Amino acid sequence: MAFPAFPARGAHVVLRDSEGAQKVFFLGANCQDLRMGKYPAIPLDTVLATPYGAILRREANGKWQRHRHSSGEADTADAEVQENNQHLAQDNSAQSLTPSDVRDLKKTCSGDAVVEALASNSATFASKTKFAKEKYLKKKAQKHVQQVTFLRPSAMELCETYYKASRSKVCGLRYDYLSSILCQADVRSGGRYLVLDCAAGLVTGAMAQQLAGVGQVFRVFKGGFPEKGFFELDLSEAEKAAVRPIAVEALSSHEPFSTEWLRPASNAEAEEPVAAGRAEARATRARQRKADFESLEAQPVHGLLIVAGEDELDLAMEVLEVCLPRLSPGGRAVLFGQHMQPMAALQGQWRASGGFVDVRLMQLFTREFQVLPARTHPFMVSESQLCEGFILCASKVDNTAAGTD
Amino acid sequence: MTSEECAREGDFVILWGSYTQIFGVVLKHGEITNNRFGNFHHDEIIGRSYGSKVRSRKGGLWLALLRASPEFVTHSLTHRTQIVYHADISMLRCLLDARPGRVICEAGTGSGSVSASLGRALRPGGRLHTFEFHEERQRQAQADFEKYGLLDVVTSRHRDVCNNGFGEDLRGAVHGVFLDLPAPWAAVGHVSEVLVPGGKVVTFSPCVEQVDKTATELRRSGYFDVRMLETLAVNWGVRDAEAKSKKRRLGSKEAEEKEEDADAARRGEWLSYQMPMRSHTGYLLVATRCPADEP
RNA sequence: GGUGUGUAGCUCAGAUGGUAGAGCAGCUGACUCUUAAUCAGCGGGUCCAGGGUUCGAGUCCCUGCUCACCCA
Repeated sequence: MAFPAFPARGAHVVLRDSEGAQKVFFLGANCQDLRMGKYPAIPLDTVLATPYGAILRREANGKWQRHRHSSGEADTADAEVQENNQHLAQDNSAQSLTPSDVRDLKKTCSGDAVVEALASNSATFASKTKFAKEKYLKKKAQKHVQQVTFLRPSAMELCETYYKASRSKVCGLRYDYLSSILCQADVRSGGRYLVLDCAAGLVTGAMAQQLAGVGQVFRVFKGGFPEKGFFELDLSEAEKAAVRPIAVEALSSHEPFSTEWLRPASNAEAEEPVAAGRAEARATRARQRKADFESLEAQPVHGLLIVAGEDELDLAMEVLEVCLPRLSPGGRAVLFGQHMQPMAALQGQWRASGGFVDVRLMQLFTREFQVLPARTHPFMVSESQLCEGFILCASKVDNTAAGTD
Repeated sequence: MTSEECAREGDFVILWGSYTQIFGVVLKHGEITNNRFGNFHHDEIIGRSYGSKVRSRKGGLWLALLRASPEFVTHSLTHRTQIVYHADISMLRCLLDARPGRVICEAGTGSGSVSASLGRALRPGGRLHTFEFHEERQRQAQADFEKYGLLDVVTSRHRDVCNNGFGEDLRGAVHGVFLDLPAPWAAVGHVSEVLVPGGKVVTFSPCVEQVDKTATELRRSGYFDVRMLETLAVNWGVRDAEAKSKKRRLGSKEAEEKEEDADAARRGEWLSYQMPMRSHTGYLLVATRCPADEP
């Protein structure tokens, strides 16, 4: 399967800077060069010649050049530390370079050289412990070395990128939750699903990847829907084609074909050729919508996924109401939300109704660790969200007399 | 696995009774599944649609007839080893970017909890090569994969990957590797033989020391973005606030009326409580293979 | 032949995610209706026995005993 080594024209690439910030870039026809934060622009031809996984570093000559990943050899030496920092002065007097010295150095030297200069002009560096030296160099490098790492636009990288940049745009959906939702809903190739995706289109896109063009994802929407994640995953045409939008109004109406979204295009206005072309496009679109809607209504779906943020609670409830009847018995219902109470109420109602089994309300407690010899521990983040959000999932069962024989 | 609406003879299906009572059975005319919910004749299950409640012949208890999703497989399988559960499985599927078309290696197979999930995620077009160094366990796992109907995507082999690698035929042809081994660091060299540049390796270990050692080995062997993660599932139960409390003390009619008023005020309310949880499973370590033009 | 069950001195523990929770009995106290009743409180737990295994995390397995159920 496609596992390109290099980013290509028309594709996306995720860049991560030395401080860990991430940004997604589209290498479209109009794309000239990439601007990452306050770094100087990276020329497009350099980008296209850099494989995924590689590092580009801005060198003293002002050019962006490949830089090898450090082998970590320094970390592998005997981890015993005898010395300590008992006698280090803690009065801000250790560094002899002034801020303007550092600024000047940065103009003419590589980031590495700046870090080296800072270390050698530090009165305390030489007497620091081995671990403290490593940490010092790492921190200075984060600040002064200008480098970007090339990452593939996978569902995980995109989710982390969006989550770091603006959590609310993906309604607080972390990658572990995203993955868990897909697993809980048993999203698989060949399945048919209904989804409300308020998380930048990432859930829909990730579902399309799992379907690989076989099966259907009906994307329920009201008004419009975000497609960022859907596009930035670089899906194939076949993968994209499995996703069909469905207006919620068509699902909630007793006369769906009279709703705005499904109303057949009127062919009254075909005066000029331009308008005629537009009318034709409109008619095609109307036919497609009708076909999609009929395809959905032909048989119930295997899974219903609702990912909604705090502002979309009403929409989530509306979608749930119109979509649950379209979920096949034996199918999975999975909801993600940021508040516990509405989810707990649903959980209680579902359990009491007899129409569901395996009703579970779940959170994921996930944390990342620093992993270094003799220094492995959870990252200390003062404002972390170790288990933000709730997943409610269940299997629908037939509670009628026919279903219970 | 089955995608039709009705269970047919030969299907591997789930009979769901509760969170801890999940039975995976291959339906066969004339057979009976016995458990604490009663005696379930397959003749009466075959032909029923998924999502039905099937009743035992006597006693009136029911089980829900469900499709064998990987999550249910995990909860229904026979433990020959300790197994990996949903939170870690979904996480590692994400870390490995497991999806149709991808080729992934797993060692060891263990009880097949991860294999069943990965296998399903790679279909169609992909393949899971899973290796187990314990001969009897490999044989049983193979039989399970046949039972689950996964043989079109899962190749199971008896092999010690730490000593003998993943095999010549997989050289440079694998997009991701999952290691669930006591000494994952010992397999890193062989992983490098099969993993494409940019491919990911994920290990699962219960101890920090194992992770430390493996991380060091990975960094030394041309891997970057070495990350260590821990994920735990926190489950919540719910109770009707209106339901009568067992601990109530009814001293007088007055007190009773008071309690009833309190009940009325809580009508329609739900109280959440935390369910017992696994406090530790293991640490996941993930790393990415450096580009081809780096050592 | 197959399946399930087994924890307090005794007996149990939820019709679908409530097995460190109880009831009885016992003990202490209050009270009055005193061969005792009622009320309040207290003490009491490590899971049938043995074996084997999982990664350095069991929702693990086997054998025996017990009782219950299903099949013939």
